Amino acid sequence: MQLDAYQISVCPPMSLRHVILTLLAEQPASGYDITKRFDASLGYFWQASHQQVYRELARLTEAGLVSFETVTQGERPAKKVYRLTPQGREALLAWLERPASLPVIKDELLVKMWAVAGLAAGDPVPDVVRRRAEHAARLVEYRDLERDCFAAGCLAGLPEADRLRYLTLRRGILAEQAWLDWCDEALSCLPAAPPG
Amino acid sequence: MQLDAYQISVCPPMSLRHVILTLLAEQPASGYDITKRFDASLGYFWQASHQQVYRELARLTEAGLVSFETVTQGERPAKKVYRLTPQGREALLAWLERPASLPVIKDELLVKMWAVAGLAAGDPVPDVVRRRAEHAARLVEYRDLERDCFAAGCLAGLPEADRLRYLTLRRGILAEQAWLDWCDEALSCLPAAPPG
DNA sequence: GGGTTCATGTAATCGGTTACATGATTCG
DNA sequence: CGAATCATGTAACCGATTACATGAACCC
Repeated sequence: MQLDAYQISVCPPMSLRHVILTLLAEQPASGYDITKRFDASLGYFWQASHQQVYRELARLTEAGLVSFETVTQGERPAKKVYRLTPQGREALLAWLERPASLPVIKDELLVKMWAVAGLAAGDPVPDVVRRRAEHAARLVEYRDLERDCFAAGCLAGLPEADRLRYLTLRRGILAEQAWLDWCDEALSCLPAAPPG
Repeated sequence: MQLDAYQISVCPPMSLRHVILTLLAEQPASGYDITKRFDASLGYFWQASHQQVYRELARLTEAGLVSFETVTQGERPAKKVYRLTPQGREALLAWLERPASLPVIKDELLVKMWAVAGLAAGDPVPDVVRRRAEHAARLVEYRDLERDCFAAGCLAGLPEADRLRYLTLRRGILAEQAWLDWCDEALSCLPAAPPG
């Protein structure tokens, strides 16, 4: 399984492994727990399937960055609870030292608008309407979280850790708001339906 | 080469092939030209390496969605100029009918802020400063394009195709502005450097 | 002479998705 | 009785990145 290459690449570019280490730094968890957290909080800026999670946990274990103990829980199926090893913590700290790369943007909707321009056929409006609804729904969700978890506007009083997590939520809010603004701009200058 | 599966999947999820068809709908081009356009205009919302482009062009040719003629140009190396076939145009139109999927977000910077929160070590500020500079540079670039290519504020007078392309640029501007706003918010509430 | 541009690709590897597989428990 | 939740994985495939490879022309 080419452990050497894996260990070396605990540094370089890609980062599902670092995301998992990050989740384990917060608290020990099973593969199932981690997958669920990808569907919830962290899922707003990183996604991974359970298959990816289990595979990565196996590699991290082999590399000595995490360890697990099997916990039997009476009725429920047994689970493996993973936690950071000291080397895992070191690897995570080393990753923090390196500059974060810019997120890759791949947006089908914008490509489609280009395609409609090139073909002089097709109607982008339904897609924009759909996207507007999706972003509006997310914005509501984030604003609810903001209201329920953080007393708005009193950042200064929070511990560092909470301030950092709050900022990730703020990013979600600003991003969704920017999408809504764009959708409205687009809808206001696209006719209801061109010939096609 | 499992052409059947490929042909069927001209419909389903992923879309490098549709992006390339989109570029060819605008005008015929070589693999090299297409790669360059990924580095320029279209690159703001879709990226692909030259290796990906050449491989996809080979598959699209085999599937009959594009065709090429080899053009020798005296001094320079010969090139293959690709163009849409009627089936290619059909495939692109069919793709336009299907709803666009939401872009996947994977942002290392936000993961890092979560990691700093969990470890109580490390400093996110340098990364935020770096990101702010990158987004500011892009915003300048986009605003220059806006000034040079579109008379600001007179969307109504443009042909449909230009209005659509202008909207993709507007999206870039709104997105970069939102990032700048967030970076400023983050910097204003993070201390210069926590202990770590 | 050395770097950039034009122009094309192959090979190896890694990241991510889809489909398949199992098995118990709890809720409606 | 059927669906959802808890909990773990394997296998096949597709998408994307990195490294390697070639070769001519043009510019400094």
